[in-house]
Amino acid sequence: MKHHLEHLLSSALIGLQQGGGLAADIELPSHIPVERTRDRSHGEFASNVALTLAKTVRRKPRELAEHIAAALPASDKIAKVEVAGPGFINFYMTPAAFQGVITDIMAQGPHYGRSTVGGGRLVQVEFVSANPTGPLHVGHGRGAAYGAAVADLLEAVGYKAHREYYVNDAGRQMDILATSVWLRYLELCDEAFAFFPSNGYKGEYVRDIAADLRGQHGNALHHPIAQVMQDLPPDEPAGGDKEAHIDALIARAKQLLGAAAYRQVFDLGLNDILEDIREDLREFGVIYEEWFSERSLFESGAVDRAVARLQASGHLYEKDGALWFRSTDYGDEKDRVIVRENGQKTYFAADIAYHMDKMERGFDRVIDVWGADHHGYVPRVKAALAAVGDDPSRLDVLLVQFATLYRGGEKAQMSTRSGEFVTLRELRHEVGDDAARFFYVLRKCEQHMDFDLDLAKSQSSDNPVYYIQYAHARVCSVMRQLQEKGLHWDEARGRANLHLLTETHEQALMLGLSRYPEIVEMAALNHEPHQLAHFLRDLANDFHTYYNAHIFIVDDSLLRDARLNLIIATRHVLRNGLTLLGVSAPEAM
RNA sequence: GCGCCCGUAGCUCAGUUGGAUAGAGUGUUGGGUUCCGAUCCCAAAGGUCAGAGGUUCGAAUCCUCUCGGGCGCGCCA
Repeated sequence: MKHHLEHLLSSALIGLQQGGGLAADIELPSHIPVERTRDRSHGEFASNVALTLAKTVRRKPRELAEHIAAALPASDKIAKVEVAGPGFINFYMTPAAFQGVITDIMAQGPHYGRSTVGGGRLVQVEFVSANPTGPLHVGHGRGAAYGAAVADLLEAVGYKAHREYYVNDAGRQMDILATSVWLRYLELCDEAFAFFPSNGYKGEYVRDIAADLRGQHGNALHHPIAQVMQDLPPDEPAGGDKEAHIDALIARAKQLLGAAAYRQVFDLGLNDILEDIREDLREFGVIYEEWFSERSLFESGAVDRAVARLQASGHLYEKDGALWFRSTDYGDEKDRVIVRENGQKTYFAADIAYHMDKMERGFDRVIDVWGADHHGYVPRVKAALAAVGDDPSRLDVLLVQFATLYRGGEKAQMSTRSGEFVTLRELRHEVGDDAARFFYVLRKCEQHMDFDLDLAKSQSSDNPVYYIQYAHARVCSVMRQLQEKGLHWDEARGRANLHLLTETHEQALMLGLSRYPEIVEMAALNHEPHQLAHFLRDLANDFHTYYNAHIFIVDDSLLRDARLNLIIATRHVLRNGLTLLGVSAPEAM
């Protein structure tokens, strides 16, 4: 309907130009803006072309608007055109124009709202990508729900989405995990140590992995604790440096176990945790096309090639024994180390290789969903792409702020330092997957959000998820009651009598339904699933108020069938929208 | 100290990319309703869009500064 009006306006302008009513030499805007009105007293749609064009053609906006309105081709969808305010052109649509929406929805069903504006272009969406050093926590949950919704939305508007999880299976943090696992394993072998490394991973899950390790290897990996700790630099509680202590401990583990056995410990920890994360996300309805290994970038030589490309571009230099990338050439705050003094490549080096690989894989667009705490990292990644001649504007980095959990009006978040953070799994079990998915995307991503656990759990209309799902279930319930009364719904007869839907509530509901494709497109292109979430709540509200104002199962079979068409169409849209957000649409609650 | 994000009704948040009288939910107050399924409907009150300048026909939206909050500023990942 919106596109219809844009088309009419466009031909009106061309007509004016050809008829001499408008200077022929001015350039018409390529896209004529038509907007939904905020207020029904302004009609259903409005355009401000006259205002935006007034300056270039040096005419009064209102006068220009009158001319354009007069030049509009006739349309059976328009009841009235009005020039109002400073020069808006307001469109009042005929009831028939909105009734047609119902027919469209019934014909398209699950496809209603989908479009092809993406043109089949390839978009990669990388999200979560948490280090496999422990279970996902509630912060990762928001990235998961958000990234999944963005990818699904993009697919709905015709992109081909490639969902990817970057697995940081190389690097120091993983060594710390492997060493932590081994130490817990030694405990299971009846070794006792004075205190666990302050920089080690202390979560309970590390003991589980250690038990797994012992189950597979028995005592084969056992070494006396005295030997492990011999001559190590002291840990922080003992007055030393915790970083130096843990690094020495890692080196000792590698030395005592040997490369092969160490790798076994390392991989067991990695695989156990990764399997847990996979399972967690799958239960959350988040699935990936690809799990991309950081380690594979080293093994395939991709990191070396990335360094070589930067080298060839002339943006690397040596200082203090390390190899630096002059990222300041591309707007970064400071230059960054690529290869450390000890010869090890930094995480950044691997990430450059990873992003070069993304570009080489031929994605039209690349989206990274990161926690907001990584925002300082954006300029250096873009700098690296620019340095080797890739186009950094192909990469969008979407930053997701953390969520603060509230329970009983109090913050429910525990410190991450102690390892006693709230896991995503705990959250899912507490409030349910549907509520978690929905609440996470209810706010725009760069907004800090308060996650009210009590509200998410409540089975009342105060809870937006419940409210929306209930609207869906309520339609199903009406259909069940129809059957109980021995009646049946004749869709064709309903379609033929849509003109009977003249009530204010019915008009409002149809207006809402007609907005859905626009909402999906906007939410997708702007990466804003919250737009869809809010729309669904409004639509559910329109439906519930309709339900409360009118009986659907009336004696007049023509009106009854028309109304049933309307509510079934509503059910389609509710289901389609909820599905895009990863929320179920139950038939009964 | 520097950089990024944020600041909208008592609370939680929208605001269609610069448009018309700034909205929704919740909470408060008053009235009505209890009928397919957990109620729902109507009304009122509630705002210096953090503050101050600027850009223009027009600013919550764009620019500058100030205040307040979050995050970041490793040869960690």
